[in-house]
Amino acid sequence: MKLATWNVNSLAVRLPQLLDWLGQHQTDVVVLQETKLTDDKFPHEALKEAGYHAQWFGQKTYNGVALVSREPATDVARNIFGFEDEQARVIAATVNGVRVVGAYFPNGQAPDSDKFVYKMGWLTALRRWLADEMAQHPQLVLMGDFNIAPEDRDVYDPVAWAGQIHCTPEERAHFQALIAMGFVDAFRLFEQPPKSWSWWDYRNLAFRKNQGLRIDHILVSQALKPRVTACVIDKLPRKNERPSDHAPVVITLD
DNA sequence: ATGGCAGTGCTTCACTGA
Repeated sequence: MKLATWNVNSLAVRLPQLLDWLGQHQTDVVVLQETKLTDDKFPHEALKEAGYHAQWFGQKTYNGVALVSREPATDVARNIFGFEDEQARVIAATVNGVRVVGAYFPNGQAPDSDKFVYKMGWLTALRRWLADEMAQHPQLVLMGDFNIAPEDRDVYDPVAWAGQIHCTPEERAHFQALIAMGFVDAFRLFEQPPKSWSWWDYRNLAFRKNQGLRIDHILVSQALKPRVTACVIDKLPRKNERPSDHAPVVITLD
């Protein structure tokens, strides 16, 4: 079983690339972030023609998430239970017996901003909710755009980024708190090329110079960990014409 | 220190992203 997460930065623009990518791989589940579509505009027909079911949760202009799967998804949940949120950031469902949580974590903008305060509150609420989800569904995978670079080795220039958004001690503490509750960073279960990133700035020829961050992650529960056989970042879509600034991260389960 | 690139939606520039 293959699952993936991809921040597409507008599904309206990236739909052809998504369909191409789904056609090239045997991906069973893909969670999308930054669809930037209201629910009435979600391209479920095109995905259906490609052989995929979809669940979606969007809004105008910003955010928006979706869960695309070969097999039907059940017990669909939107956003964090018990956390009032105007922003569409989370979609969860059960597929083939695996509880899948797809999330677009808040960016945070700057450590001294209101958006950072929102990010901290969102992260606390997420963890509280995930503890319940994990108790109910031991086979749980949390994947998405975390907007957190967990360690200095996940940053192309850790000195320049020290204390900056995605790299603050507060954000990294939240990531470690997820690890402390039993989640495992699937990417680090395997030997990986140094300077592995999932996002590269559109500016400054960052992709060509491989200047990026690893901020898109796949975390698996303890019960799921023995089933993980691979986890990779697929850089190829970042080489497309008009690419997303993020690359997909893919996990393979037995 | 700044902006650089991209997407959206109307304010055809401002906002957000990371």
